[in-house]
Amino acid sequence: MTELATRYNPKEAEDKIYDFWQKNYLFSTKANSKKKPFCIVIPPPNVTGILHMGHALNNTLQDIIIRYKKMQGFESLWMPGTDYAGIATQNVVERELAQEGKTREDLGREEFIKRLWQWKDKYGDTIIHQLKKLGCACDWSRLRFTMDDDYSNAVKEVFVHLYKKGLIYRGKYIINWCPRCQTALSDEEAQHKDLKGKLYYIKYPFKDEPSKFVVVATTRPETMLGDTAVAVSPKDKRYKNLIGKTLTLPLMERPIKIIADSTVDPKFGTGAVKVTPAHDPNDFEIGKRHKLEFVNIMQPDAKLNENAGQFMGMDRFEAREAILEELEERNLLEKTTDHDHAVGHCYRCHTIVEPYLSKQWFVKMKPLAKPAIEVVKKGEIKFTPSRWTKVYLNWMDNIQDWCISRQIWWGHRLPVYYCQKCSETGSLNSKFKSQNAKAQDGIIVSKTKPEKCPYCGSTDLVQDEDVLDTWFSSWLWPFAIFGWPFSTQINANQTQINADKSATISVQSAKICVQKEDLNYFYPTSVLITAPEIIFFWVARMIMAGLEFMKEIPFSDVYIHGTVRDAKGLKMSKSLGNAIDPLNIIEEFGTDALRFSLIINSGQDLFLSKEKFEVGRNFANKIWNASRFVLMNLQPKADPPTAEKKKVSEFDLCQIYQKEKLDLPSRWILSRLYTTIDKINKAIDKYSFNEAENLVYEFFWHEFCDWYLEIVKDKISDKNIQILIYKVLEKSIRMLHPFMPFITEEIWQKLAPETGSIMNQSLPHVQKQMIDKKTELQMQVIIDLVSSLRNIRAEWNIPPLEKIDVILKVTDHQAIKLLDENQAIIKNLSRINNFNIVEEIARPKDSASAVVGRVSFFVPLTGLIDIPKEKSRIESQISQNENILKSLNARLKNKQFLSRAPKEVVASEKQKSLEIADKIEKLKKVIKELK
RNA sequence: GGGCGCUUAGCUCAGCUGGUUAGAGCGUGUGACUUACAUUCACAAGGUCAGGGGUUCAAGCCCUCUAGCGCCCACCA
Repeated sequence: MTELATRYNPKEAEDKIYDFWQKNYLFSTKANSKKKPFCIVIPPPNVTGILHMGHALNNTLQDIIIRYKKMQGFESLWMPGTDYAGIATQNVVERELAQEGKTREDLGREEFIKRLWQWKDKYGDTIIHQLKKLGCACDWSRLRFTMDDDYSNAVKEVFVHLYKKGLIYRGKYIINWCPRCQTALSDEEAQHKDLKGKLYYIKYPFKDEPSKFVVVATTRPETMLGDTAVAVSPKDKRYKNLIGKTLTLPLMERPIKIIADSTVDPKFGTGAVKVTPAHDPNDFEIGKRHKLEFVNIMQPDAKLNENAGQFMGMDRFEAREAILEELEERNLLEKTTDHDHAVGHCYRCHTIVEPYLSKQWFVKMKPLAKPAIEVVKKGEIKFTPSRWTKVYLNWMDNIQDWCISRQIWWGHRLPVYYCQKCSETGSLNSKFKSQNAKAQDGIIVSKTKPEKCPYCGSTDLVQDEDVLDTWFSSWLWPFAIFGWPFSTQINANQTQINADKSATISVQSAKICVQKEDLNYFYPTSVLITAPEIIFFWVARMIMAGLEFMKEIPFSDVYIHGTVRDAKGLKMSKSLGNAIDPLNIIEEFGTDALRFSLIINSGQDLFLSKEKFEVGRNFANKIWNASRFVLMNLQPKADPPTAEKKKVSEFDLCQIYQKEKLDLPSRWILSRLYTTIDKINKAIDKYSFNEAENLVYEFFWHEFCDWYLEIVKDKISDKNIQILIYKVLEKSIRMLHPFMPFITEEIWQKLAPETGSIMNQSLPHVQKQMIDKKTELQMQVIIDLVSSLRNIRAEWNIPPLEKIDVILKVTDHQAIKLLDENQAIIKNLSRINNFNIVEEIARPKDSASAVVGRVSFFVPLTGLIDIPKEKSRIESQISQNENILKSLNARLKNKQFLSRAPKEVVASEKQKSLEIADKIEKLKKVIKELK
């Protein structure tokens, strides 16, 4: 067994192990009536994605649960996939084109889409390879893409369904427009950031009396070119008499009226607001109420259009400066003040978004939100940590309609067709119109292109140019991945099938059967694990879609993990340049080290620096070396195994525990092992992963390695000891597997190669009969005594190799027995020569003393003891203990405490008080004898 | 403007229904080739749990106020 290197080398092991898992189909799952299902759907990374720390955290958490549940006997499916990520991917490919000096318009829609697919085929699974590096136990045979044919079918189905239900409509509204991406965005896709801006006070002269004017305050002076009114509060006395008067809009010289609207806040600015109905959502509403003109002054690229007069052709910010200059020149700019305000930015390219009036498609959200609120309120879906429940409910209660159309090319095209003839003539089947209030002239919503217009019979039909918001496909993820709605295309074509087709169709039908079975078996899924910023984009919408289309929640648990930040607390991101690349950490420290370190730092937001990954690396190395030690000692060289001799792995631990008289440390390590396993299970079940890792770390390193292995070193040839170290190691490795999959598999192959992969093993089962608190207390006495002896060595500079004597003074018979039985262990661990237990003795001259529990002990150190130092050492212990005793006794004298505190608490306080008093007495005796 | 989180050792954080003497890792100091592991081992130092007030027999934990830091949401131009 000495072929094991002294250090664990993750680089050699990891890829080999991952291949081994894949070749043995260890990630594959199927609907299995004999097992209970457990399912997680991956938050599909963008095809443009490159593994960052956020992914590493998110996917490690999922992998831990997936592996844990598999080892618990569940049919544990982790459903993988990627997202086509409309805007993000289109941007990447457009940048690539720009390098060639081309635009997407140069290519044309069809060529451009072709180019995108090529890009996707080439780079789209980068992230998948990286997830494999991370060890993810996804069932890769089920890999999905949100633009697969089946998936597209689901998207169309959903659009048509919602349209028919009256929940999708088209309309002209103010939406968030990204001038760089040149598309509409949803409210969620416009991220608000506080910017230091200015508030400009501009004079609007009266038409009849140009020397007088009303001053309006605005942060966006360029929009004034589109003003069609000035609004004041009807309650504002300052302006009461001016309502209805006409002003001249400066620069445009357009007459505009002063109107009264209750939404105006008299306390802000001057109390008079310029109204730009085409460029501000608030003003849009005012404009509708007062039937104002909607003047659009911008092109889609945010350059001013022909409605902007002399400023036409200027960029919006350029125009702002020019307008301010012009106003200043004309003495119409009263003043400028500093003003912080939130400005929306495109979540894909960070350009400032423009509120823009345009015709878009929307989903009416309130009816969908209602049941989704209910299921969370009823606890059918639980958030962990629970505080996210409030965040979710608050957003859902105030949900706004969802703008779903995007003016880009990469995505699911709207299944909407316009009849050119109907929209021309406006003629429409009146019967249909009355049936569907949302029906608009010439609009046909259909999964496939209709041959002719159902209203007028025209064949002049064109499909809507827009594509859908990426999240309009993502929200179907938990069921669309299983093939829902199981396309009925086959039936439609049934009449014309020939022999060839029937063969393909039977294959297809078989596929559909399996998919249906899978959906039935795995849906609703078990838990969704994601980041907080995704709650609105995705989690909330999946809940709504699940309830609407499956009539069932998509998952019962949502675990929200923290955000990964750098050591200074800034969010890690490529653009900030503060990111630690997980692949570099894997390269340098190993995947298990990355995973372990990430999780032990999780719980809240993670503040990471490179050094933090050393914990995991060191722990992996510890596991490696402990295993190495156990393996090296399993078969003593002098006693080679023979055919009839059982291997250690074949013994039954329960039997040994019952039949053989195991020594205290062995009973102790078993009790600790099962106590720890029990606690780890409970921690994982409540998603306290950092706690679980702390438990396994503490047990394995400090209890198993530091104490148990050290204790058994000198009796390693004992068969029972060999069985025990093997069994404890083997169980620890199984318990560790979900957290550190690679190293545990590597070790497993050396511990029990005949059993196959560790992935097929069960978790260690908690043996309650071996958990024994009394044993743990007894062992604690031994541990404390050894620690105390080591302390004396350190205090008096006794070289570690030098053997010392110890005299233990103890009257309690059980304690005498305990110390006597375990004296070999104590002697060995503390390098003791003579070990004497006596019932009565005065402090020997020139000795160091200490008290542990009820035991006083002395270490004779001729010529080394400095009496004043020893005295002050013991006195400080006395005073420490006296402080404790004081507060204990104060409590015990308090009648309120005695009468109101629970009996057990009072009893244990009394017990403690006695013990401390006894200890003080013993220490005082030592002091007395020191003189 | 609303909502949420954080403040515990030099640093990063545990401390889950209130019950002894508040823990860990890193860092620091001292000592050690004692070795399965120096990515190691042993020992030690280091904290009036952000501050005030309250509830309780008992508060790091519950309530309340204050301060600092951070995050999210919101159409005050």
